[in-house]
Amino acid sequence: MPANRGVSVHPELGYELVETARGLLLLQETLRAAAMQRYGLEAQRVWGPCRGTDLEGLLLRHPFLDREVTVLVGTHVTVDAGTGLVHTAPAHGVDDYQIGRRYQLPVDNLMDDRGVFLPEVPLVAGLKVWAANDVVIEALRETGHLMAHKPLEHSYPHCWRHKTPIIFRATSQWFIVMDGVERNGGTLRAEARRAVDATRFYPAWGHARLSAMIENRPDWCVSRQRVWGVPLPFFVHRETGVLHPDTEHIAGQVAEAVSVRGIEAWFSTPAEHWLGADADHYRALTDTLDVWFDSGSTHAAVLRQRPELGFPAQLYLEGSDQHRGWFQSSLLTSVALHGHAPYEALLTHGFVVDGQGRKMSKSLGNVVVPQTVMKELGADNLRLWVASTDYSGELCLSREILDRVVEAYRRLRNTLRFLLANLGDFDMAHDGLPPESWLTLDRYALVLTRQVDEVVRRGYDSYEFHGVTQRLLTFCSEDLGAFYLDILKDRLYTAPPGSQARRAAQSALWHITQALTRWLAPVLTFTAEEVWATLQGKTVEAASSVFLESWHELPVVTEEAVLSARWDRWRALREEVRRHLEPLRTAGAIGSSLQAEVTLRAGGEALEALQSLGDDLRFLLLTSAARVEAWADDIGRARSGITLIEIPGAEGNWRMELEMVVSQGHKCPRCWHYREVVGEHPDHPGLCDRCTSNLFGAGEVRHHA
RNA sequence: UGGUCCUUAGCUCAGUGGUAGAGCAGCCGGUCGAUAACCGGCAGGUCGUCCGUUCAACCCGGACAGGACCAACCA
Repeated sequence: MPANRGVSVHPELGYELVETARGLLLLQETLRAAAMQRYGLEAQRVWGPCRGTDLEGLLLRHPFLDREVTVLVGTHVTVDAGTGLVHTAPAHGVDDYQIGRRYQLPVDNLMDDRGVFLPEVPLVAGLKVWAANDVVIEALRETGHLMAHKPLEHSYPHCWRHKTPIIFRATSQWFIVMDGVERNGGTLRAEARRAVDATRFYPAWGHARLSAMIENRPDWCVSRQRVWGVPLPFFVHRETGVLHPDTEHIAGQVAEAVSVRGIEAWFSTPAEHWLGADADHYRALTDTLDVWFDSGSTHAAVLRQRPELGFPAQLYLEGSDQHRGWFQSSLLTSVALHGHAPYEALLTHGFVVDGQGRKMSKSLGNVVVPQTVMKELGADNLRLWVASTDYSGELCLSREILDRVVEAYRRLRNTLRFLLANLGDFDMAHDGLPPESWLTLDRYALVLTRQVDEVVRRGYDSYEFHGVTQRLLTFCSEDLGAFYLDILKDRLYTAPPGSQARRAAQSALWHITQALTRWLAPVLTFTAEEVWATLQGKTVEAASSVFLESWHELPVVTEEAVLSARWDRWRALREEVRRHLEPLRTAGAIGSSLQAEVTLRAGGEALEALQSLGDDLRFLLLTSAARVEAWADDIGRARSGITLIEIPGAEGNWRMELEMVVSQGHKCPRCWHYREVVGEHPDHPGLCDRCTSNLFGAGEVRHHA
C-alpha cells in the first residue's frame, strides 16, 4: 500500500456503482454479490454497469497517504477473486511494473535490501515488511477504509531454499539487446537464428525447441544482485546513473587484471586506479554477472584455450533443460563474438523417471541411485541400461527394468563366452581360412554380420544407442544362438579339429567375435576388455586395449545376394520344420530333434535346390536324417503323417511335403545323431559311420552346413 | 497459462496410409558338450481417449487425458 500508484480495472469487464450503508462502492458486476456478503452489507441500489475503459483516468484518493492515484486499464485483471479492481504498485511485481510503465507512473522503491522500509516512508518507516502489514491494516481501519480483513492462503513464489515468501522489488538491471543493434547484416537474434539453423540436433526436435526459445526470449538480463560471482566492472555516475564513457576500455583492463591476479583484483583495487580523477563522481556496481554467462563462455575459456580441443566443438551434450540454459547462453555469446555457434551439433537427453514415468523424488520413494546400481550390478549393466533406453525422452528406471537389462547382459556375455570357448584352439594367423574356403552357411553368417555392422555403425554415428543394443541382442539371440551357432555345434564338436569344415567355422566365428567385441566395447567396456584380453591369451593388465582399435572390417563375400537369398530360404525352412516337430515332441515321441528323421518332397526349382544341399540338409534341420524326393503325382493330396508346407523366399513361396518319423537308429555317443551303426572299427563298435570316418578315416566332407 | 516433446504386448524398443513386430519376462516342453547356460512351442496389444480427413489410419489433422523439461502467472 505505501507504494501504491494506481488501481487497475479490466477494459472489457462491467463495473457497477453500489449504494450501501457505508457509502458508494465500485465493484465488478460478477463479483458484487460475493463482495457484499464478505463485507456484510446490503446493496441498497445499483447503478451501471459501465465498461472498465469508461473508468480510465478517474482519480482516487489513497486510503492513508496524501496522494491521488489513477484508475488504470489492463487485461491482466481477472475475476477469479476480489473486487475486479486491483491494487497496483509498480515497484512490486511484473504486471504492476509493466502497466506502470504504460502510464508512466513513478516506481517507488521504498524498501531496502533487508526488506525494511526506508526512513522517509510515512507510517511504516524502519519496519520490516511483515511488521508493516499490521500497521497498514490498522491505518486502513482507523481511516474507515477497511471493508473486510481475512487471512488468506494461496500459492505464492517462495525462496526455493528457505521456503519463505518472496518480496518483489523493481531493480535496475543490465541487458544484452537482442534486436536493437545490427551488425554483419543482422541483429543478435537474427544471427542466433542462423546459427541454430546451421546446427545438427539429436534428436531433431531440439531444433524447434531452441528456435522457439531464441524467437521468444526477451533481451538478455545479465545482471544479478548477488555477493558472489563474476562482477560487472561498471561504474555509474553518482548523480545521473549513466555509465562511465570509457566503460569498454575499463572492462578490458579489469579483465586483464583478474586474469593475472584473480577476482580479488577487482574487489581490492580502489576506483581511482581505473578512473583516475573521475573516481569521486562514480560508484562501482556491486551486481554480478548472470551465471549462465559464465557457463556459456566455456567455448572461450576452455575450447579455445586448450590445444587438444577444437572450436567449434563437434558436440555439446546436456539434459533437455539446457536448451534454455547452457545451449542458449553458449550460442549467444559465441554468436556475438564469432557469428556462429560454438558447437556443430547438440545432443540432449531427458531425465530419469521411475517405471510409471514419474519424476524421482524422495517423498515418492521411487529414487534409484546410479551408484547403488553400479555397486549391485556393475558399471557395464548401468551403461547397458542407458544404452537400451531411448534417452531423447525420459529415461525410465525401475527394478523390473534393471532385471531386464541384466537378462540382456547375460545373453550378450554368454554369446561371447561361447565364441571364446570355440576359438580356444584357433589361431587366425595359422588356422584361418578365407571366406572362399568356407561352407555356404559360414558365408551367410558373415553376410548377417555385415548387416548388423551397418546398423551398428549407423546407430553409433547418430548416437542412437538403443537401436544398437536392440540389434546386437537379436543378433546374439536370433542370428547366432537360435540359428548359426545351433547348427555349428555339430561341426565344431564332431569334425576333426584341424579339418577344413571346422577351421572354416572358426574363421567365421573369429570375424564375428572381432566385430561383436568392438561393437559392444562402448557399452560393455569391462566385458569387452576381458574378451579382448582373452583373445590375446593374456590378462587384462598385460593385453592391449580394445579401445585402441577401430571397427572390425569384415571380408566381403562374393555373390552375396544369391547366397543370401538362398539361405534366407533355408532358414525359413528350418524354422518351419522345427515348428512341425513340436507335436511329436509334445506327444512324447521324440525329445531332441535328432531323434526325428525327415523327408521332404518337392519339385522343380525347390527340388533342385534341396538336392544341392546333399547330406548337409540334416545338419541344417538338426535331424538325424533328411531325405529329399521328387514329388509324386498325387502331391498336395492330404495323406496321414504328411504335411504340406510353404517356404517363403525371394523367388516366391516354395511348396513341399514334409514327412517326419521317429528314427529307428541308435544314438551315436559321439555326435548324438541316431544312425544305423556301421561299426567298421572293432574298437569302437558304437560309433556311427561319419564319426568313424572323422576319427580314423578321411573324414566327412561338408559344403553347406 | 505458454513453449518443446512423449504415450505401440508385463518391460525395453521397431514399425508402414491397406492382415500389428522383435528381444526379454510369463506359461508349456526339450536338452544336458555355452550350465548363475542352451533350444523349441504357446499365449499376450480395441497401437493413451475421443472426434475428424480418407474407400482404408497405429501411421495424417484436431481436441482431451496422463507424463517430462523449460518459461510464466497467482491482484
